[in-house]
Amino acid sequence: MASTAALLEAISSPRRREILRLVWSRERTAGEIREAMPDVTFGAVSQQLKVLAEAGLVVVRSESRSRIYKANQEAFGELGRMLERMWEDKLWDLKLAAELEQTRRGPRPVPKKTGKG
Amino acid sequence: MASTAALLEAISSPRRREILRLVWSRERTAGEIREAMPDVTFGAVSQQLKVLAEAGLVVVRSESRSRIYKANQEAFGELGRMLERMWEDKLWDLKLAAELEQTRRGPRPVPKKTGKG
DNA sequence: AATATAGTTTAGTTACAACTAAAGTATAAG
DNA sequence: CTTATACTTTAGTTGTAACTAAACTATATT
Repeated sequence: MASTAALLEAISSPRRREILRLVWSRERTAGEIREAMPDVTFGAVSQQLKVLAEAGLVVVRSESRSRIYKANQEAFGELGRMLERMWEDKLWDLKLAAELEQTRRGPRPVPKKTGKG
Repeated sequence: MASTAALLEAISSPRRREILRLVWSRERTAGEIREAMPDVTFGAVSQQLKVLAEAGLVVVRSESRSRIYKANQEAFGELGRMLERMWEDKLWDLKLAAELEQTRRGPRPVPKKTGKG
């Protein structure tokens, strides 16, 4: 198990918690994870995945061109159950969205043009 | 109990965890808390106490010129027990010191002159 | 009223996390 | 070998948390 402090640091970020939820009970490719958060670039997602991987909170494997991520539930100890309960909350999505908005850093992504040209 | 997310945010800071440990099982004045962390100014401590108080994680009362703080243990739910276990760790002090060094912001305090002038 | 003590608040500084854009890497397929 | 897909990494930007120094508030003491 990771040190409690390292764990607390890693899960203090709403963005990383969002990723953790996605890969908590099943594997997902980096691309699938990115699709679930269209407000950030692929690079941003990849960087947070790296943080989580280096903290030992997710495991990765390669398959063909894909990188497949999965939470390392055992690393979370009891905090895992806390997070699960948090995610069961019906208002979770709303709360997360508010947090992401509040803790956002760096420039906003340039909106992609959708046709019209 | 505070929202899990607010809780996670509050305890993600090593400095705030240090404060919480001090006021976890007994009351302490702001001055006593400050004495326990001579590497920062009184203002810095006061500001973090305010953050914790606004998150509902500590309670304050005034007595004479002192402001007396105490952790609101009930607000922590199961996380409280996690923190307690972390603090029981014999290496806790060392680990915390390393974290404080790593997450430090702002200018360093100007060392007080000790005589010699 | 003046001074001391105990703390809070405000204004300004700094380091860094979280981002973007673009370049780079790896695998697959024509 | 070239092009496409699926990422990761690097270089640069921005917002803000954590600080300092100093001004301020409140209570107690002389």
